[in-house]
Amino acid sequence: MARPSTLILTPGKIFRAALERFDEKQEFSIPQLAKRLGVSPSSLYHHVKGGRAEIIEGIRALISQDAHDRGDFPRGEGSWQEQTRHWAISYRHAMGLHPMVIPALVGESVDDAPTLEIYETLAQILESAGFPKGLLLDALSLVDLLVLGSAIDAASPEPPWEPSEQNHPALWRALAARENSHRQDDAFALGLEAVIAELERKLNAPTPSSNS
Amino acid sequence: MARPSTLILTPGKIFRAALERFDEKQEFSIPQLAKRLGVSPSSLYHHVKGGRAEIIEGIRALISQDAHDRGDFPRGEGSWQEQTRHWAISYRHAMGLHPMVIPALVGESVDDAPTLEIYETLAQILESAGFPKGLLLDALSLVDLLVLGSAIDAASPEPPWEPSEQNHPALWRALAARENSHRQDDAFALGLEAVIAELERKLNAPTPSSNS
DNA sequence: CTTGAAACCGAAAGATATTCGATTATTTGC
DNA sequence: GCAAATAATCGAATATCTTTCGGTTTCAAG
Repeated sequence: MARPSTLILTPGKIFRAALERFDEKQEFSIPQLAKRLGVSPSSLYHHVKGGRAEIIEGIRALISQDAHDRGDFPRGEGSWQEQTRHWAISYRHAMGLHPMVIPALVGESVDDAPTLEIYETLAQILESAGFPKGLLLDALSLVDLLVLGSAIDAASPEPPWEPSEQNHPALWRALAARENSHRQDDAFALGLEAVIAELERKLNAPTPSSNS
Repeated sequence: MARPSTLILTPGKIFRAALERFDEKQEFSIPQLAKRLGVSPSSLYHHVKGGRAEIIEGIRALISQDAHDRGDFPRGEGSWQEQTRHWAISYRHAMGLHPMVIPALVGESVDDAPTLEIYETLAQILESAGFPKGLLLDALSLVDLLVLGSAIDAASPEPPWEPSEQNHPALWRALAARENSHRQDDAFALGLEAVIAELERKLNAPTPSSNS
């Protein structure tokens, strides 16, 4: 086959299929993606010149775009605390829809527009709240870190630790007391309240001097 | 060559070399590990039957073991707040010594003894502090999540976002105000205080009822 | 109608993880 | 001290994967 009459591929279709494959098979390779699209592996490189890396990047953008389309991240009307809480919950939810993708995203810097838009929203929330220059990026990083950490927690097997009763009794008891429950969600919720309360404290502190 | 007179490989040497290769080249493959060890790739499978996955697991154990050998995680004498703080700082430090390994560890459950020992220590600290059954695992998960999130943050390129000044002005300002500084460390420190303060609050709350 | 660009394919190069049988060195048991 | 089992290495082979390149056909523009 050569150039077909009705074209098959677009970058969007490739990213979407890659995301679906990740969700279903929890892994991702070019040949298997090509098979799903009914296409030869080499064809993908005509639409996605950056190869595998660009596809991963595209998946991240797609997840962020889907969150926007779903109506998440509306620059709301409440207090900065409520907005920040809503932001964190929305972002974590968006990641949680595709848990197996998260390990592939780790360690790559963000420069796709939809995801940057999400962080821009948080930056605006915190800026409007009056966070001083020296604190703003720390606060943003902290909220981000919380979401990423809990998203990775959610992408891990449950439970993430496999202690033996004899060698690690305290850890074993902690797990036994809480089986089949919402450990991941509750830890995130706890962390979110912790972070917001601490930011509140810093914002209202008499000396919000930047550290370092 | 067949069986040599002086043996070359042990699991320990393999794990150590794998960790060193990760630190230096920021990536890891069996053939390149074999080359570093002066050995054929297939030889590794006689000592590490689980292949690549077991090597990764071994690296995690090695990082935890090194932390122990360094004298971190001494079940200290201070308040649970001080001990928890110390624990988190030690664990993050241990991970921070090998940032490029972290993405490879993500999403795998922990069942090597040295790492479980580290979590056992935290479980004991929180148990001694009097955290009720329903809260203990949440608290432990939260501290873990904070460390993991900030370790991944530290393993990411700096800065982790690449906004443009026109399209993402607030994010851009936040980054510009804080260039060449200790963003990662400060965000972690902030988060650690946030978490400890929140745990303190929960522990002293009149109704520490377990949720769900 | 000619020319050129675009979209697909197949083949091939170079890497990867893993398995297996063959070879040789040590160790164990008698 | 010798035979048999075990152990550690290798090379070859399989089945992947990512990526590049040249060839072929379709469409569009002049």
